[in-house]
Amino acid sequence: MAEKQGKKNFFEDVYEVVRLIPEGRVTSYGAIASYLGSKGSARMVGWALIASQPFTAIPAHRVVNRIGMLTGKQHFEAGNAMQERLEKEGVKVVKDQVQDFEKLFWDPAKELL
DNA sequence: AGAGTGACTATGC
DNA sequence: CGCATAGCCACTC
Repeated sequence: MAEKQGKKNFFEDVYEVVRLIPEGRVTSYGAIASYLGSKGSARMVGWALIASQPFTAIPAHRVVNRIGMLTGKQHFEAGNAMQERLEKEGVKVVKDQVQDFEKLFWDPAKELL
């Protein structure tokens, strides 16, 4: 990242939403992107989360892809840091996949309104 | 300004 | 949702 300011608006929006995710709940990149108005930029959401790494206040571990898989765990500190954090919040994770993903799913567009 | 890239998603088999 | 493809948007060089 160039941290050159001026246009990290999208990133900040992502942070804001991610920060609102309740404990023990998860959401998908697409849901966040959709909530922000850029449905197609689900990838950008993930990218923004990479930039969010330094910001520990951002629960990036609560954001997974549409099938509930911890695809971004490789970008986390340790290999299983993401999973452990989730389990600590009551989210069961097996083989990088969130269990009961459908129930734990948190859609900002509907829950947040 | 063009090309490369990515923590994705939808669609098809 | 197993694997492969294509489309997607914002960002970086």
